[in-house]
Amino acid sequence: MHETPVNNESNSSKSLDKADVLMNAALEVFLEKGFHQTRIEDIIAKAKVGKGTFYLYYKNKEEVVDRCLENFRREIGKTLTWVHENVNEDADLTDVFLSEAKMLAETLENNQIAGKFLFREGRAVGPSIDKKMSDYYLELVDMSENTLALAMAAGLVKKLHPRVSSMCIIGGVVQIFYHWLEGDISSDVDDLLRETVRFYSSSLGLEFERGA
Amino acid sequence: MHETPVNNESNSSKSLDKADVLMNAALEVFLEKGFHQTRIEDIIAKAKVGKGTFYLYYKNKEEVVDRCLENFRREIGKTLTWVHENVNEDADLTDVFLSEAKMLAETLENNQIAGKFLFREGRAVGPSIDKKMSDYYLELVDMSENTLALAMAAGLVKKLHPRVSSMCIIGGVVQIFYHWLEGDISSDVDDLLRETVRFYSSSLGLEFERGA
Amino acid sequence: MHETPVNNESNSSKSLDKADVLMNAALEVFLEKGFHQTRIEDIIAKAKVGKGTFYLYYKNKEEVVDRCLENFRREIGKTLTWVHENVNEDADLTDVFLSEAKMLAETLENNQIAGKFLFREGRAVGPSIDKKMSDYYLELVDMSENTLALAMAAGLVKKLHPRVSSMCIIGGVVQIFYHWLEGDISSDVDDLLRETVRFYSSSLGLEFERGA
Amino acid sequence: MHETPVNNESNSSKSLDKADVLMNAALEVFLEKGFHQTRIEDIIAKAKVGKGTFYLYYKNKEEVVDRCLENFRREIGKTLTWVHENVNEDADLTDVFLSEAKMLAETLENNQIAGKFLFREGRAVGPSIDKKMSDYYLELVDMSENTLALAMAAGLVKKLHPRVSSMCIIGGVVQIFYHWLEGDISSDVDDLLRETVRFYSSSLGLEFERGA
DNA sequence: CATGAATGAGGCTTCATTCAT
DNA sequence: TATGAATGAAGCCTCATTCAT
Repeated sequence: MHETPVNNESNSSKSLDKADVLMNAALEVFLEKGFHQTRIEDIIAKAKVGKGTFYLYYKNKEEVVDRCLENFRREIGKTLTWVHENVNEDADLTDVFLSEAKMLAETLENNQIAGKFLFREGRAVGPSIDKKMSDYYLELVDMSENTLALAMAAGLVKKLHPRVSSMCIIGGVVQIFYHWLEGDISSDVDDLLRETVRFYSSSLGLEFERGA
Repeated sequence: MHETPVNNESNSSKSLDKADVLMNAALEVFLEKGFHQTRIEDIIAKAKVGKGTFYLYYKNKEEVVDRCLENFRREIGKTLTWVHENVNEDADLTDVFLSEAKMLAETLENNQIAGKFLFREGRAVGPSIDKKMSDYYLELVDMSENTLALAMAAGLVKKLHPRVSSMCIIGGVVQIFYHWLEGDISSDVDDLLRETVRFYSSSLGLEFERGA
Repeated sequence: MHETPVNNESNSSKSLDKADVLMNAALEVFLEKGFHQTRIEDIIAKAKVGKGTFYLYYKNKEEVVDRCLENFRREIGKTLTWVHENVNEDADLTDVFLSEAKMLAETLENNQIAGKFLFREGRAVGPSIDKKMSDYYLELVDMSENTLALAMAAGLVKKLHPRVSSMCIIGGVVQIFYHWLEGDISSDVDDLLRETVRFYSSSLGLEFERGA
Repeated sequence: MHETPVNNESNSSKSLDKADVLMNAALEVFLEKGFHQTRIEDIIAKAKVGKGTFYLYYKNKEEVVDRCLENFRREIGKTLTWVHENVNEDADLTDVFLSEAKMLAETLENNQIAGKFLFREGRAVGPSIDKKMSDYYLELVDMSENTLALAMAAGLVKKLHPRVSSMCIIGGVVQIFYHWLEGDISSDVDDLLRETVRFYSSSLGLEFERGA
């Protein structure tokens, strides 16, 4: 469809930084056994490095999650930015939602492990991560609320309570994405996204069917 | 509004079972410090019993959560049952949703601590609780899906994908309730519920405004 | 053959003292799980009494063993005394040994559980029981030594080192009895005893075959 | 007398394996306080290592005994093998017994602590060690029985019941050695062994006196 | 006498973290 | 940098013992 946002970060073409190797190993184990059931030893075993090496790159397990959360936010952020910058001013809103959903799904698919882990356990890692997750969630709600408020003011969508609507939408979408990642949803991803967008288009009084 | 469902179980109003005393103490500490950061000693200190006493009633911390989850499901179940049994056959659907929401809010308020804790950390307690939580969530989605499918077939609500719609609704409602419990939402609870119901009524093509 | 020594002790014809009920229950569990692996709770469960009741009769597990050891010594003592008192002055020594062996076997059979337990674990119960067991063992060796020394002096048996001979005999006989109780020996008990006596008769230069 | 069997195993004379250091420390404490009265902390204190270090080498106290028992069997085995390989075909049987006894006494003296501990408490450590001890004992009896049966068939020793004789001999010898290790026997070890062999030579109809 | 709920000292075991190589 | 043997603080859990009924 479009050129996707590029990841220019891990520059040296060859291999991941050892910090990344450790992070990925850690996330895999976190998913398998749960964060609190994971011992440093499990991580270094999966990463195939010595025990001391872990401490060369991270102070403790939480720091790994911290880095992972930052990565995740950055990736999602890049996607959202890209969508906003490339959205056609006079495109149908439903189409915009649909492409946004597709881009997000793609990004999530590329960050599956981090995504699953953060959704599942992020809140329970510890107070500092909990705070960051909460803040991030409310940040997303705020963004959505602002957009909705503008759209309502412009008469582009039905007038509803912008904050409540945002929470309903973000809450629902997050759950949809989560259960999709978890494999709890059998339908094809394109169907899933289309039906999800149709649901919220209906909520907002957009005549989705026109385009179908 | 109506007579609320009665709890005839813990008979004599006076003395909680010591298992309950321990559970409540445990939940309070879980909320304060997080499940995995809580030591048995924290629990027995809050419950004002000796260390061995804890093990007279529970095998470990997880078992407390298990009991708590069962309690929670039972309470929510009682509420949902009551609503279904007391719903007026020809009542406006929007009104039904609103009363259901109010009843649930009341039940949640009565089980605040358990609710907050389960939402926050349930998935991270351990694999067995994780499984139960997942199953419970999907059970709720199933229930909702069945109801929606019937309503759609009867032409009472707009035709959408019933499962996706259910997940959007349950996901959003759960988030709304969670953030309300967490105190992240400033609005008055009645407003909140009304606006939430208005959002989903709109999704389903119900003319909420009539009743407003 | 002869009237056996009578147990006039547990007088009241009806039932065991509760201390005995507890001791027997304890010994059974000791045999099943080992002394140190046995908890007071196992004992009172087998004895079908309340937890506090145990402490009405015994200060701790060791005291049960102590009582058991005293019982055992008394029973063996009664048997040895009876043999000595009823031995025919001019009987063949081999015959004397054989009837002594038979009486002891009978007594051991009547005190199987105590016997097995004491042989197996007596030494490991604790220092005080260990001491008593050791002393008892050496007491038996002394008795045997005295008898042998007399018999050697009287020319009734071959001249050997009386103490070493006693230790060889007591050591071997104890092992024979132990493995018989444990069921490690398949032969008929009469054969076993006869062969055992034949072995030691041979050691002492008694012509066992005459009587066979 | 002869070159003794060499221990080529723990190669460089200097540093015991830390597992051995721990085992020796453990055995010393076991002897002092008894196996079940010994806490891990006693062992690591004697071994002068940190608490965690113990668990680097053993899963628990029982595993130490297991290793010790294997060692012990190996040492005794090496001695028996050496005796069998170096026995002079036409040597007097009594002489063979005497040298065997001396070799065993030497081996036991080199493994005093393990020997005392295993004799005293081996059976009471736990079911798995109990089984191994029992099996080992019966293995020794079997070996002795086979040898005796051959000797009886060849007319080298008096015809007696081979199994019963073996049990008498092994049982007695074990006791003799045990009480010697325990210091319960005052006589000089050479006297002790000579008298013991004289006793069993007499049992088997060997004219020990010839050689004396 | 008999009971069993409650207790807390005691010992086990894990695992994050250090540090000498 | 990288390693992994060694450590000991921390928390779990058991179980002997008490005591109010």
